[in-house]
Amino acid sequence: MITLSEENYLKTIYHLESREGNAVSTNAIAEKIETKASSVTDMLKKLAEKNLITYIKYKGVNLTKEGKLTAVDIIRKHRLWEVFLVDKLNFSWDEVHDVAEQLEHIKSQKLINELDAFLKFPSHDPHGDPIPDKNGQIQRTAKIVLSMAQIDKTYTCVGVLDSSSEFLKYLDKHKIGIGTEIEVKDKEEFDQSMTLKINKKEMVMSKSITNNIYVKAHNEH
Amino acid sequence: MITLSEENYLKTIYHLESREGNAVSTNAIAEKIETKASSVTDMLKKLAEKNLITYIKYKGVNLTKEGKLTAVDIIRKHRLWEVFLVDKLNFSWDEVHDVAEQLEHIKSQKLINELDAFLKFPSHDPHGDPIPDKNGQIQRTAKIVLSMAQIDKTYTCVGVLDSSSEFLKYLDKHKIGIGTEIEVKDKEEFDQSMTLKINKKEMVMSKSITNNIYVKAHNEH
DNA sequence: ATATTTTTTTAGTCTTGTCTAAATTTTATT
DNA sequence: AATAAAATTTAGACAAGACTAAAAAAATAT
Repeated sequence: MITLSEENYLKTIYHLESREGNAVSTNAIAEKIETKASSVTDMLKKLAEKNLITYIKYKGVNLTKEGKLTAVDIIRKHRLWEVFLVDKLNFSWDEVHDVAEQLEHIKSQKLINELDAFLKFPSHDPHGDPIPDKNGQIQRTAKIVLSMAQIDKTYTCVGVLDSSSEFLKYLDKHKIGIGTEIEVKDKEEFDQSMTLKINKKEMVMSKSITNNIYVKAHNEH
Repeated sequence: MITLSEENYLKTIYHLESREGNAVSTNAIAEKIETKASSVTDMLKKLAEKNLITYIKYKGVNLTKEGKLTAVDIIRKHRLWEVFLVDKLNFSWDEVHDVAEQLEHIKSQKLINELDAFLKFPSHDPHGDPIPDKNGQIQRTAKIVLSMAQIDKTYTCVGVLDSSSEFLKYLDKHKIGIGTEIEVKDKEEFDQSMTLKINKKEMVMSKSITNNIYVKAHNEH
């Protein structure tokens, strides 16, 4: 049996590992989980004992195959619950995290697979992150700058390049944030400005703006 | 902050209190929660400290107003989740309990109120038990024997009077259990036998059978 | 009314997950 | 290469929630 704390550690290690590439440090984990390094060390010993991570003293950790599977399963649950909250219960994308953080620990295979079906097997959560499938496969979609997007495809905003307050104010004014869907309607050859459908309204953006917004393509299912 | 264990104790005390009427004994709680009496005593001290119960050594416990509200809120969550699992995720009424037991501890007012709305404010869970409203009000519907039921109303089976294995076998054969919906189509004046619609099929039951099945009327909302 | 049984509480221990303070190893600096 | 700084681990302690064994109170039986 795997405890709630253990699940949180595995999830955190997974995220750090995929960001950093190499072994994850004790301090990095401590910071994410908001705990002390000594507590992390204790937990790492436990996880290593259970063969969920490979842990070399002073050298950091990596997930084993089993640990990775467990972590991905938690992430799958988290993201499916986020879709449920936004699509069915009128949560906005910035309200879902804390609740999904609790729901992701509910143990029931049937529950999560039925939820998946009920939501029509969504490929991405409200923030644009991909949802692992039943077997832990993740459909990785590289993020691109909006200016590179193709006409008639739909994207999800996943971040910004320019984070000056002027730019953020612009985004705010047009109600664009992480998770906002952007449909590319047209692209002007002359100045590369784009006609986009955002929040059910059409608008035009110049290249200086589309160059500063990261998006992920929607994967058709 | 109220812990998961504390919530389970409150819920258990609530159920025992409403069944027994008077103060709830340490042993009764221990049996329900499947723990030792000494562990219960420890917890009772904690709950009394938090003003959730009134506890007199050797004399048993009762919930305070605050404790009752907390317990009812947990029961509300439990029953709403049960409805969700059965109505939306294809769970059968006997599969829901363990999962609902986990889901009832998720903390988010918005979550549970939105879920309530999403499910169209159900008045009863799949077992026929009433769902407390947002303010903790419970619509108590007295159970009656099926033989007393009215024509053209729908009921939910909530229990049996005769629990001999012959009788249970009869119920099993016709797929009748706790939670099964029973619609009264007709009642014969002569022998009091009833024509019922159960599991989408019509059938006739003699008074010796309808006299031994407890049902609750469905409340119109 | 007293003795016996049952129920409940107390005392002390254990596990999980956390902490602080001190010790050790690694990394960075001169 | 030696030393200072940073990162990590160890040692010892604590709170929550559980347990066992023993003591105390209440209920029951004689």
